[in-house]
Amino acid sequence: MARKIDRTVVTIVDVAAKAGVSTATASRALGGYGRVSQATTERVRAAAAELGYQPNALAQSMIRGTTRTIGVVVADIENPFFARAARGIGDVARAAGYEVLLVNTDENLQTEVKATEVLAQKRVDGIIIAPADTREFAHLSRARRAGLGVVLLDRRIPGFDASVVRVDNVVAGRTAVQHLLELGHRKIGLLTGVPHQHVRNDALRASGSSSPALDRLIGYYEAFRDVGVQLRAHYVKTGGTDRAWGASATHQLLSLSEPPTAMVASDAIIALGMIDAVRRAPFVVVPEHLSLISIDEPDWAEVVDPTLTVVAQPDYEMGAEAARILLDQLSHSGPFPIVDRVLETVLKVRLSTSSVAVPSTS
Amino acid sequence: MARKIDRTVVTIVDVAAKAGVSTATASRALGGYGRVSQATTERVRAAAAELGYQPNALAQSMIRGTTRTIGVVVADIENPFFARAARGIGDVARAAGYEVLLVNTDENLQTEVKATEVLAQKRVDGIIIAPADTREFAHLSRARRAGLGVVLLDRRIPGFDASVVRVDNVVAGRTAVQHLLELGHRKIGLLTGVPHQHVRNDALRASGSSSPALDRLIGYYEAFRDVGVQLRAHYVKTGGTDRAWGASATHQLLSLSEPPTAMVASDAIIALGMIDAVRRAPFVVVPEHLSLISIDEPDWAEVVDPTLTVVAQPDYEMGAEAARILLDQLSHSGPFPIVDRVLETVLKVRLSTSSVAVPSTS
DNA sequence: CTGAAAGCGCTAACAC
DNA sequence: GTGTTAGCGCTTTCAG
Repeated sequence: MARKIDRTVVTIVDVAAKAGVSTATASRALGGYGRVSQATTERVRAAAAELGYQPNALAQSMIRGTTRTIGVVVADIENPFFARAARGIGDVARAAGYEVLLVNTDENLQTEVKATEVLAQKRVDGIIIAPADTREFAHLSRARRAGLGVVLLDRRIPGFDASVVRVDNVVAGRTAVQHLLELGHRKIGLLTGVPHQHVRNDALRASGSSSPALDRLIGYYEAFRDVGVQLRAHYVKTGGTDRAWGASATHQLLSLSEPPTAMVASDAIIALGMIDAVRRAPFVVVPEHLSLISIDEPDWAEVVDPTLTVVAQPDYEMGAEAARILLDQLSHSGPFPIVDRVLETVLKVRLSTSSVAVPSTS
Repeated sequence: MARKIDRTVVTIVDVAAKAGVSTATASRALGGYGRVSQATTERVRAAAAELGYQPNALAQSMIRGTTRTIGVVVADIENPFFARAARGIGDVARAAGYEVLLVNTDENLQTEVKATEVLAQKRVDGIIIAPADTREFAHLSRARRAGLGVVLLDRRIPGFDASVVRVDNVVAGRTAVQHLLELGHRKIGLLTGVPHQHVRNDALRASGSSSPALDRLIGYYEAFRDVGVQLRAHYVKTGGTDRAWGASATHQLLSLSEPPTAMVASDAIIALGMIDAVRRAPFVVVPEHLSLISIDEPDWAEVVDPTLTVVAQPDYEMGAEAARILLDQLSHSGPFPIVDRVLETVLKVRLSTSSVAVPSTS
């Protein structure tokens, strides 16, 4: 009964031999297609089970021309937005019998290009990507030319026609600032996680470029314009994307001779840095002295003190929807309509925002 | 100059034809091995570039017998621990030229078994897995028999010899409780995210089973035993793993006629629920009335009020180390020594824990 | 230095 | 019903 363990991989040839049939019949029996007698089918299945046969998906894919795998390219899996979106993608994909190949790019274009290439070489059926730089998309065009489905997550790319799932970040930004303006704030600090190279001081929209952070920034401007108030440039901080940057930018704003009475963080990571800095600032009480609001809702929004007002986006659903669109596209072989799915953001007012204090004449 | 876009995938045959050589030569030129003349090499490379040739990694893998891909199986990518560990794995893997196939299992054994099978079929070279149930490992044995490298993350499996990267969770649990005991606490509520089926009321250790949550629970008991104090069973809550459960368990403890003066959450997710519930409880002030401590350090530990005392584990490094061990193992073809890498946890005392208050005789 | 040919594991015509 | 055979795209002996 004790048999030597053979570390050799068992192939369909072994199964066929053991069942006393040809590989073709074995394949049919295992795959449940074509006509195979009941008896043979059982014999083959038994042999496969006994040998612990695992079909080689690579070989199958070569023939079928599909890997039933989708590639997901995100900037940072530690960012709750991407983690939740990835989860949404994974759930939908797995339910449809697809696997997910996930790559982290650290917001680095080089890595992203490389990752896209590798995914194409691994012959994933399609990719869902939150592109790092919306002006560089040759790699995506190449991927699509190679026959891959491409769905954009969170960020559009002007000039690249692909389906996209996103929120209206202009609206998100405007919503955040409007809320503060309605509370009477005028000195509003804006922390925007847009990398330096993206920033154009004027004619933001005209630049043709676009990114969530940039769009949010545009939204901020619009909200000010709507009420006829001039946004003061020195209250706008751009150029970084991580927690430390959020903290230092916040610190700088608080050190101004006339510090802002409210601040907006353009994403949850920056919000973390912002709160870090505020906590460390002596005498600054939220929301009495300073109102805080974040775009995107981290899971800790309700455990900080005071609870954090946010403009929430449907992270999980965005991923899930992107996956649905991609899978849909893959199931129809021909050309497929491009969709621009814009999901809704929602302002959740909590305790970190309140009316601007009556200036005390201390 | 305008040429019709052919959506046909370009193969090495096309490249060879265009360069006027055989596929063998083309392959050598592209692969940079064997002897090929300078001129030919350049001609082939040019042809490849012009055609936008992307080698089919599936075909390559079939021959080479390696996919340069590792599979990662985690319970929940939204859990910061796994997100950071996955990031560590990804960084190390990518640096070594490997890709990462990530699967989420929702702590569900069925999904995990299925995922392992799929990864094996896709012929990943190895897998890193945080197993959901440490008593079920037939699927892992099968994977290994199929020639895959297997490295366990965070959880050992008694009876399954594989390398593992973990922390000593008994120590982690003991550290947390010791800290509270030293502060004078005796009524300590323990929230432990161990699924019901794992819980054995007595002889925890003797059960042979093991999981981070269970080990932490053992650590709690040991800390009590060390100081000769009896742990009161009704202060121990087990059975759930999510935020809502953490909140309701906390609520129950706080509703006792003699509520605990301190509480330990066995992971960051449960800690979130715990803080939720504490915030909602009227008259409970942290740390004056109630000290809080969490095992594992979420990124929001320093933005909650008061800042959260934790027993931190090196999440990212655990993933990175697991990847290193696996890659090491893969590079040596033969049998490889099993390693049990235990990384250190560290107590970070913040403001959520303090000495037990002198009981007021109100 | 280059080409012809075999074959990785599997499936899908096409026969019988 | 079942077997034979070709071939997916690539690499790699083996000849020349």
